[in-house]
Amino acid sequence: MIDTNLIKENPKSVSEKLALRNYNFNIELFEASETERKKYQTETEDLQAQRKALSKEFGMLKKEGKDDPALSKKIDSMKSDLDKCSSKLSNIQTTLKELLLDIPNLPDESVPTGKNEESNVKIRNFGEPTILKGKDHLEITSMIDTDSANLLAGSRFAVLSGEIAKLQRALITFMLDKAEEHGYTEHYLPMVANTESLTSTGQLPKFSDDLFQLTDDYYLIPTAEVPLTNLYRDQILNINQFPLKLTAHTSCFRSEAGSYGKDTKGLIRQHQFEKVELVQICHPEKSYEALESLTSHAETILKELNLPYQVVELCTGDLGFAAAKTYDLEVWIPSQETFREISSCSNCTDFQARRAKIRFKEDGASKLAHTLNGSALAAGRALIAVIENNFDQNSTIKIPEVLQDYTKFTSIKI
RNA sequence: GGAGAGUUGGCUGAGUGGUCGAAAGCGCCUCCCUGCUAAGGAGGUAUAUGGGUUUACUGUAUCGAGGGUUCGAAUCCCUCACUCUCCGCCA
Repeated sequence: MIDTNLIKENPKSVSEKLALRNYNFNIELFEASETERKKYQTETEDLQAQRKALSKEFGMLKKEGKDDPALSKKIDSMKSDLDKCSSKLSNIQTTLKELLLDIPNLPDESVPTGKNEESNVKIRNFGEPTILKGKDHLEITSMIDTDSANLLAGSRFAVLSGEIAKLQRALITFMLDKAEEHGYTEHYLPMVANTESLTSTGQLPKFSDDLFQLTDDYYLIPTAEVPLTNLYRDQILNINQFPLKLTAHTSCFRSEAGSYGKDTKGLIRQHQFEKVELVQICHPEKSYEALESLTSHAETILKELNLPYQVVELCTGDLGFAAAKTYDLEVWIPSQETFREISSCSNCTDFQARRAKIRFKEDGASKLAHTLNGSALAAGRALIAVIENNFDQNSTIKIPEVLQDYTKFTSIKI
């Protein structure tokens, strides 16, 4: 949620910023609702104050064994006024809340403007793609089996076996160890989240179609960002704890509604995939610094795996709902001869913190913290990248050195 | 799955219809005293949101959540969630 004071103080600038990310903000509707809200809230509170006073009076008289019919009458009419007023108030509050929950975060000043991903800006790159027109991971190994997964569950799932399954496990463990080196505390988390958690991080109510829902209040998590950030929901944190640095490996579940026909082959786009996530919760003045460091933490992993990648800054039109600024890491996929997203590192500023009520105390006042998150990395895509970039186009996948301690083998013979 | 007990401020915990945003203790902050330390004394210390000369001050809401009874609910009733104990089952 964005700060309503910003809207009140400078609605024009807010709506312009939102327009940059293709969000059409209805100022008139907001302002009308807000005026209504204020009117009914003041009125309701006045009536509540009246009720308090009259009830007290009534009680005093009763104690003395007296009755005052005029007073009773007054109370009756006050009550019906109050009922009307407060139900109007709660209606308008609901409308306002819906309005506010629908608005994405404001892009940071530094974010390049643009309508869509074509305006994203390449910041830097690492390594040189050595393999062009390489075989794709399904052609390389039968230890990635989508047919069996289709039998078990359906499309967009995979069964990994043997050395490939081990390689993925090695990748995950390696990533977690790297995160720990960078000061992140490892967590094991529920992979189910409730409505409140998902609302706090911004997946709900707007993007319910992207989630797998189990029952009314249970959803499979689309990313560990949800449980990690929600660990501190409704809390006032000690400023000395900052920055909080958290990591976890979880399975992630996405319905991929609306991506029919996109990336249907292979592991690129799955309903279920493994990911190591980094989350930071920090002081508002430190969050952009933190974004740079978090991004570099994710990059370290690609570097050590010796995978060619590029860092891209998303333009305003391509930003995720909760993000004020985002860097995507894109890894070279030889079979597609293109860079594909393997990590997305975002500063969500106070957007999630406001929804989740993650606060800290400074100078006696309670303030909202800033939250950041980034993948380090998506293991399924990392697996593809390792396989395809290290395949000799004949019979052998070489295991990157840093993984060999984890895999206990140095190559995979096909 | 069965039976029972709970859920109150940063923590412990009192409060069974009004004077309760809530005793007391702990913790924390400020000050005083004591030449260090320990001990002692005085005061302060929830959150959200509104009004205001944006300072002082002040309205309202919040005692797990939602509904109900009542002039009035932390307190009574109903529903739900969660926690704990015992039994059963189980990786």
